[in-house]
Amino acid sequence: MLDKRYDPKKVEEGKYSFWKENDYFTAGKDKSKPPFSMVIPPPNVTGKLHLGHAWDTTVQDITARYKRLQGFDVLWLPGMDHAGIATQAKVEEKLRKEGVSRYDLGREKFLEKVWEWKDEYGRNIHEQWAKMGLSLDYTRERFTLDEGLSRAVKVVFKSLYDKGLIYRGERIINYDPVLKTALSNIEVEYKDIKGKFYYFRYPIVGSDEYLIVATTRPETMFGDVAVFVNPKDKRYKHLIGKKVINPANEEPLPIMGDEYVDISFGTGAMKCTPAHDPNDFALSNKYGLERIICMDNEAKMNEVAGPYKGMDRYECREALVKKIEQDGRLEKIEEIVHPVGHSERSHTVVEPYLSKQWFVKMSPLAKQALEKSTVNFVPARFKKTWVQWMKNVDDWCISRQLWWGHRIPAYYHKDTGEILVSIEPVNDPNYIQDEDVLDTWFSSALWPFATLGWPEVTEDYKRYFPTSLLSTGYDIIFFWVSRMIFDSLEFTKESPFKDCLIHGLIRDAQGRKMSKSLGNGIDPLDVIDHYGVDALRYFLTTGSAPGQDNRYIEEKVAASSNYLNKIWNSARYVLENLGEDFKPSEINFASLEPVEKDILVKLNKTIFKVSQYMDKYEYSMASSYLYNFVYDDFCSTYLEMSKVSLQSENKEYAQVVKSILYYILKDIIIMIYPYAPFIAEELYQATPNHLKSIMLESYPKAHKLPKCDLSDVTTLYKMIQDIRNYKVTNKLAPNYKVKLVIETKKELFPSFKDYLAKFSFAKDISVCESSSSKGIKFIYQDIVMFVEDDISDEEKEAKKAKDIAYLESEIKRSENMLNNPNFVAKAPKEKVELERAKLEENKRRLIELK
RNA sequence: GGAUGUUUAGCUCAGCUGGGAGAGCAUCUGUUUGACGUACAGAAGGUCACAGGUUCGAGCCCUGUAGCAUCCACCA
Repeated sequence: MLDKRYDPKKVEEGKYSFWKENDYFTAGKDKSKPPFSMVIPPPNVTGKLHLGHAWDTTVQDITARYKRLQGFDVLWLPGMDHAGIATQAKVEEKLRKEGVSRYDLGREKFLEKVWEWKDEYGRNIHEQWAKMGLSLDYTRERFTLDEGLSRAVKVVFKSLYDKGLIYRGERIINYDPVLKTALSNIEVEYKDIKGKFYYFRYPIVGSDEYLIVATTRPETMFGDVAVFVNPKDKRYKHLIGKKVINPANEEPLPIMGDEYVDISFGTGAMKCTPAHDPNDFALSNKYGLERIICMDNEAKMNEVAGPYKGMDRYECREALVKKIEQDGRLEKIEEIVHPVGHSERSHTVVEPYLSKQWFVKMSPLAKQALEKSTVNFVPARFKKTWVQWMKNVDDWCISRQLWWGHRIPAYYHKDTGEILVSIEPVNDPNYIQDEDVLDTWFSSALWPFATLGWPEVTEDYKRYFPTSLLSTGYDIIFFWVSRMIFDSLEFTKESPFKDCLIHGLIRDAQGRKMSKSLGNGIDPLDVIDHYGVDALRYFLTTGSAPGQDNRYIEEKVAASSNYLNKIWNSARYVLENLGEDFKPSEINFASLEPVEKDILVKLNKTIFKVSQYMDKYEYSMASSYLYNFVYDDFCSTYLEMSKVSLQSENKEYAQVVKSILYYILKDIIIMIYPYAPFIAEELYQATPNHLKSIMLESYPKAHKLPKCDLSDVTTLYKMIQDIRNYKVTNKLAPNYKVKLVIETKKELFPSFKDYLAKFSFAKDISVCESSSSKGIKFIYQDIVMFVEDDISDEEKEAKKAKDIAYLESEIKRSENMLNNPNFVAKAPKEKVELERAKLEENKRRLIELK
């Protein structure tokens, strides 16, 4: 027998290993089933999983578990990402605390340390997956640095290189001086920062005048090669061709004209620093200007900065401004707020920096992706986000000055510098391999096909690729989704997944992003500890609309837990009543009493709706239909009704009711199972006639049921509610014994009176065609009920007046609609008929009431 | 500057193809029924941001306005 209380800890214990040991997560065991495949977005091996992961993976697990019960051969492939920058940074930080740098260790030793880290954190992630109950096929687990993926990366690199889609070039890149590596454009976050706008006087050569030039980054002045003005600018037009003196180093700079300069911004005169600014770099290309780098790879000033050599960029800025001020060339300093690029990883200010890097040429790949992608985004609007980005994408900087990652398979000839790109290691001592590794996303972009064996055409690849669904948050559409799409189209000629389900981000109760600096992060394990994983899963995947963000609100997790407790207890009631040797019998729908028919019709409708939304991945909508059925139709209504029939004299019918309870309970358990697999398995195994695991069950199907008139059941429920309501508003005790007189010409179904008696606490119920009762009158379809009690006449009058007012307003509403010829002519016939029927009914009621 | 979302009960949010506004929590009454007090029975609470339009009919569709949020691009 089940415990009186639902105890998540007890319920969850041992279930995951039970499933795993029985191999229920392993795909491909029955190839007669249609395949359904997903790959997990591989989490970084850097650390713990947060609520965002919990959300994302629960969505996938719900899908996997639902599809299995629907008869699919489900593959959900797990794996992790080496996360180059993030992991290396963490390991370096750890070493720094021990007083060691990666250079002390050397490349090989350092990588050993990182692998140790990977093993440790990989174990953590496995534990968390198990806690979350994810039905992952561990026999197919992959890692972005494993042999197969490494080979795939090299094959892709070489192929793109051979096609001219990968090139090495000198460009302005975003440089992270803390992590000492280049970044791609999307790894830079722009934040509005308070800064200073320095206005300096540049003496004009051969004149006593100044040209005032403003900058936010004075330290880059050592890399200046010109000052630009707009040729249309009347103030400065005459100066083009002359020279000014750079106040930083007294070097003469030509004044040049270009329409790029915004006349209205700053002073209209702009310094040009090609090696430290992408726009200036473009100008230098146009005019063949020199590119002077004035910083080293830690953003310290180099020899170009003369006396400032060795200073940090900000130190230099301060010193230089002071010097220029002393020289009398500081015009003014303006406080401004301007966007400044920060490294997504180290959060330091990114330095635009000229250097030689590897790039993926994006336009041909983007064009192909836009033309050929068949990915169906859910919700559809995210396709626009993707298209927009894809249309404007820059070339992708893929080289990183790190050690942890896929080393670039390019080799340079010692003497000639000739580049050799090779999948196999080059043993010729004349060639030296590139020191850099590839951007992490370069390998994750291959995830859906490389994990299935590509470039080999394996059995798995044939069976499971393209994958059926990819689920992820909208924040990584650019980083990952778009790159999987263009790489997949380039290398497999197919889109990597049929559907791409995009969900929002999890936020704190105030709607803020969860972050370390705010300290508002919630550890999923803490939540699980309090409420159980099923409640967490239910909370995460319900109550929010597709693609919207979701706030973490503890009360909602508690509410989810209460709901599961409700299911638990309804199961307890049903199971207690079934008894020891219960065997479900076939249900003959036609022979059932109306109350039983009614609940089966409602169940059927619920199954239909729930499946319909499950199929669309709308787990929130699906759950709300189930919730309403469980609470209102099943627990609050039918369970209560069943108490009458189970205790009645009619033992034969009581058996039928038991079977019905059994079937409904089973369907509820199976429908809640994808959301809350632990409690579902526990309850399932407590039901009679069960299989070894709920994972072997099939999902309930909606049936075609014969049409039947259940209006008397509806009336019965309304009567009960009206009587209860009436007692409360008249301050009668809930168990106050009323006397009921029912007028009807219909024959009520046999147990009608029994049900009514039980729930109204009536001491007497009489049924007749007409009566002279003075009780309070309630009018239903074809039935009138009088409630007799000791209430004063005034109160009765008040109730009557209220009812009349309501009916009159309803009649007026209907009449307005029906008197509108347009409504009658244009609205659907059923709608008009319905309205007409309501009007007639209400008119009749009004007459009876008066 | 461009794009996307959002504005519904005190709070957090649902609301499917347009057909009498819903949930959870909070509030107020009252508890009795051999599943459940993590509960039950009830109640109260809404000009669906605003202004137009389409329609017989708009929370939902269209146009505009305002607030909030996010993303992209950016000015030295």
